[in-house]
Amino acid sequence: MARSNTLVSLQSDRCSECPIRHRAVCARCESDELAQLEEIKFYRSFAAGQTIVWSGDDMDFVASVVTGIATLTQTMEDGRRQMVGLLLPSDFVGRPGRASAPYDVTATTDVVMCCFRKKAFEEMMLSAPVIGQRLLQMTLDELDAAREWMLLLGRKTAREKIASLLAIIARRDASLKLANAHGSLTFDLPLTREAMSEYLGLTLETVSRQMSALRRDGIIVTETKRRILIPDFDRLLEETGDDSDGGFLV
Amino acid sequence: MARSNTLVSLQSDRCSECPIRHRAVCARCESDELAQLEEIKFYRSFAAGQTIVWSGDDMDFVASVVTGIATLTQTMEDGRRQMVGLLLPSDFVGRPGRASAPYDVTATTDVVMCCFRKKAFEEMMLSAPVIGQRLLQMTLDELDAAREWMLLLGRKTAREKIASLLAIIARRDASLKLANAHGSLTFDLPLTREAMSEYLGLTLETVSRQMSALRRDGIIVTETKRRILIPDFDRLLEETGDDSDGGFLV
DNA sequence: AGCCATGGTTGATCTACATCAATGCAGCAC
DNA sequence: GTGCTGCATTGATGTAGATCAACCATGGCT
Repeated sequence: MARSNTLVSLQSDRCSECPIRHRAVCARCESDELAQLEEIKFYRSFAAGQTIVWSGDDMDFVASVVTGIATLTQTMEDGRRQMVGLLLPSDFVGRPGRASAPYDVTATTDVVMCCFRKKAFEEMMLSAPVIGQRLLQMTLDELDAAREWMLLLGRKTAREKIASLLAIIARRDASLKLANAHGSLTFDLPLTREAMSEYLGLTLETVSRQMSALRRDGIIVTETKRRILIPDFDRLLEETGDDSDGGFLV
Repeated sequence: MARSNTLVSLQSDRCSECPIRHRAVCARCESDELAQLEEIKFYRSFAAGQTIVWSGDDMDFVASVVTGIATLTQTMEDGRRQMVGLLLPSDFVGRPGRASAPYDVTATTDVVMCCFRKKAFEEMMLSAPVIGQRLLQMTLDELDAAREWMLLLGRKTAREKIASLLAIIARRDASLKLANAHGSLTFDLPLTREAMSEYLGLTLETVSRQMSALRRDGIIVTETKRRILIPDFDRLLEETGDDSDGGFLV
């Protein structure tokens, strides 16, 4: 969730030494106050394609993604769908103080989540204010990401949208692997063309066409349909429409 | 910021008895712990059109809108602009723990804000956890609003976008006046066509055309260009594309 | 009053993306 | 091997909204 211009600073607020990965909910990473969280956590697994929570359902837990990819999606009555959240490992989902989720939470790949019963988590927040403080920071980061996403949806061209999404995923992926984002890098695209289109507010055909166009122009190389090589990350960034210093991280 | 299905519940988490209007930062409204906030607050006024903070500048205060309308806007290098926040009276702006704003904050009308030096506010958050808790709720509400906005930007038609924006403003306006939102109501549109287009990810021409179309279809009546009468709020809601139970509040 | 500035409307035309439709291609069951 | 089934690509055509451009309305100023 961290907004940052370098991979290093992104990395710095994640914990890679434990399954939960995020310091806000990881007892091994931070103060003793968080040790109590360790005692009430539990893990849940979901198969690819499985819906974790339906829009409107009660969500009686909060959770952190350990492995895999999940999405938050809103659906209109006539079936139009817009993704509004992309959860990668270490991302948090759930809202203390709110009963039901206003959108579907779906596992895009096989997913393992580290969960806490909401009630227990809320009590913990009261007794250990550091958890709430950390959660506020994470929520503010997510709000920044959502606003960057709004710029993408409202004003970017299809090509810019695709380039932006690839840059986001490449960056997140690279940060987990501590790779160097300047220069070439390779990653697995964890989304189908359809999921990409729901992220970007496009149709899947347009996504496919623009992917082909970026391939023709040498911005990306598709080792397989899902495995992408970026020969020159800076060239990709030029296609995003963002000013050079940044872009966002979901 | 509150997400709710009725005007009453929206109203319930605002305070209309004091200039700050929002209980999170209003000493007269809630626990004694907040009384200390009263001592460090100060007011600032901005003229219509004035930029309150430039993107990238240091923002050394947090604030609550008392009267008037302000906007958060992101700008791309080539000048494309997308509004990412609309601040109506009682809305909060600023981020404890973050130095600079990533977007322009602009006064759309004359604005009065109730401000707190960021440093002092942060110290207060540490000593009075209730402030942080309240802020977390507000931020989560804003995140919900941002996600609803993403659906609008990514998937709604121009007509649906306009209807949605009018419904949002009408609802917010009605909630301040305790009016009945079912039936007819009148309000002042606090945005120019251009500002509306920046909110909706459209051009101002398209905004103008769709406003005319809604007028032709009897969904709205324009008493003047800026004063709107909604003869039947439910009919307007049908045009938004949202399912009947809601819509969002910025 | 006349003039100008600002914001708003409307028309003609263009184009990026959506839509409809066919084809490709990998993995898997049999 | 054959024939699925689920993604992905590519082509032909349609259209919502952008763009370019003219004109209108209101209000403030001299």
